[in-house]
Amino acid sequence: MRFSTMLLPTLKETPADADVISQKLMVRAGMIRKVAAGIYDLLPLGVRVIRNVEKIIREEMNRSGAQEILMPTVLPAELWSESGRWEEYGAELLRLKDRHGRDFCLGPTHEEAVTDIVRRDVKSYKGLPLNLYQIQGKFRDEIRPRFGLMRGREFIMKDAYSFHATDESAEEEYVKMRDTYSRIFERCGLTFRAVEADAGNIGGNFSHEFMVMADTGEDAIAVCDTCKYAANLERAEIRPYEAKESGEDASTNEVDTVTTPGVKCIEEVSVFLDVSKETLIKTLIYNTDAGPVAALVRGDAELNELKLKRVLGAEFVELADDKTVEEITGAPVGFAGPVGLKIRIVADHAIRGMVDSVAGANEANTHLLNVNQGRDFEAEYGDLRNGAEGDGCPRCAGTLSVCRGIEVGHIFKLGTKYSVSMGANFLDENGKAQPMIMGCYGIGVGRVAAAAIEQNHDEAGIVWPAPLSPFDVEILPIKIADLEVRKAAFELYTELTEAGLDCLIDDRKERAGVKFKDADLIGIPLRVTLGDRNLKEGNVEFKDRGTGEVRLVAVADAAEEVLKSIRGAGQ
RNA sequence: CGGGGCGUGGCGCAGUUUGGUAGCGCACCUGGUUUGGGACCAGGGGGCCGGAGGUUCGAAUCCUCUCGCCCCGACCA
Repeated sequence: MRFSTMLLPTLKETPADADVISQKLMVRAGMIRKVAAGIYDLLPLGVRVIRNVEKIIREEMNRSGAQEILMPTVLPAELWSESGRWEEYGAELLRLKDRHGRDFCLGPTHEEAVTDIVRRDVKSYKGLPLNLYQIQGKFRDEIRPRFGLMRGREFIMKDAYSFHATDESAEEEYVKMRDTYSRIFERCGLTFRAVEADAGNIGGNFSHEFMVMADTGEDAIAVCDTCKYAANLERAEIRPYEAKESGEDASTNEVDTVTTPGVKCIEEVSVFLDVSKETLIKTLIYNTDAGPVAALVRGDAELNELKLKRVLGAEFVELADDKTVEEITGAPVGFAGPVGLKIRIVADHAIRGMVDSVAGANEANTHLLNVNQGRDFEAEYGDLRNGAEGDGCPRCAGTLSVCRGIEVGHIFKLGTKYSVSMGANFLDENGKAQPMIMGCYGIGVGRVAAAAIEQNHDEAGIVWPAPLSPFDVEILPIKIADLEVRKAAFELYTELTEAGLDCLIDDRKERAGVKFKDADLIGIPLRVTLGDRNLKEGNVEFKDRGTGEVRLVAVADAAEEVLKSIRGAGQ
């Protein structure tokens, strides 16, 4: 491809509305252009990268026996009503009507659509297992699209769905997909980690998220330093606090009240009473579908609402408003404490180990000292708090550390939710009708590209992992007007192209500096520079975009050297 | 949806407080000088100032209403 004829509009300046590196660089490198919030054009360079990701996904999915299909983006409401999601899905589902007033939606995911395919054409256990996938545009009317391709409303996703006669078969497929995903992300040249995710109502160890490690990632991940445990922080289990022997550390101090005028939050209390946050009990009043609840965590910890839900077995929890807090505790917000509360109290494991702690007195401007669980209040215990650096691993004696990641893939066992509601049954060996057991496996294609940039860039621009790079090599003739230079450059270009490489040749009539800057920005791993000086000596210059390493190669050997370095890179 | 901010040539911004009919840098076009890390000079094209309504002799600027976009919180690949 010739740079001069390609739609490759690079920008010197960063667009004002971009807020993550990958988005800035994609816009600057002329890969994408924003059309509306969360909606992007993919320009030629961007498409090349996306196609590379798709190619790897296809190859690995096919290798694992999955079959590619393509379902519609516009789906009829009836399908969604069958599964109940027409009502459940909410505003994220973009609904529309056709000219006859019939209801449709833009598919945000395709469980209903595939289930419909399979229930019509698969009637016997002999047709199972089956894994169908597609790579297709999806639309989710996100509340707040941001970060370019990382969280768009329209995005390209590879979604696969598997159907099974037995649990064992579904679980086998799950494991197979986990391996397939690992191969895919490895081939993309990404540093990633499969982490445990919430398995929801299915239960068991059958939901993993694939996280690309990057400081700018939206998700926090807890990783054990000794075993293989890794989980999304918001769902990470924490090793429960070791229960104290009864009598050990028992307090002999009586509960005491102290006046704390206007001192409300943990920070203020800690300063006012000159005690560490670890000796404070944080009491949060929640409204839940099972009535009001007091949730206790240590002063230095954060309550995790997902965990609270799980411990309570609740569907819905919401921090109570000021009025409710006052009604329940009899004091303004900021002075709640567990002593004397008449509502259900749940506490984080850490509370159990606290002695002579400080808590609100349920009375304005007052706190209690020397509060002890068991003696002064009773609570149910569970894992309630957000994990943090240094917490104990739930699986071994190791310690958890926290890092950030970008979720690029998610796999989980679906069970029979859709097969039951939509009647996707098969006949087993005994001629008995059974609902199929399903699994579901997604990869955000654009997100993979964005994650690759987040992970591989420098001050000057993108540094593509070779497998994703829009071109294999960039040929950069410095003085295109110089006949010798031009001739040598195009000869190399032709030779490499004929050898099957994707080459970009910067044949623009620009000065060297401009071309160099653009080359760095675009990030093709190998650059071959041809200048009149080196050429006089019979040389061209190879530059590695990642390491910055430069070496001279004889013109005559250039093509062969390029092929060697690219094919030798293990691609 | 709640809170904060912004809409002015393709991109980045100034001008708005104190109304007088639009400017800078980059990009683009022409010519010339340059030519190994975003050159310089000269000339040029391009904007009904997000939209609608209002106030006024006169509105980018003041008022009202709208639409869009961005940032901070609850969802997801």
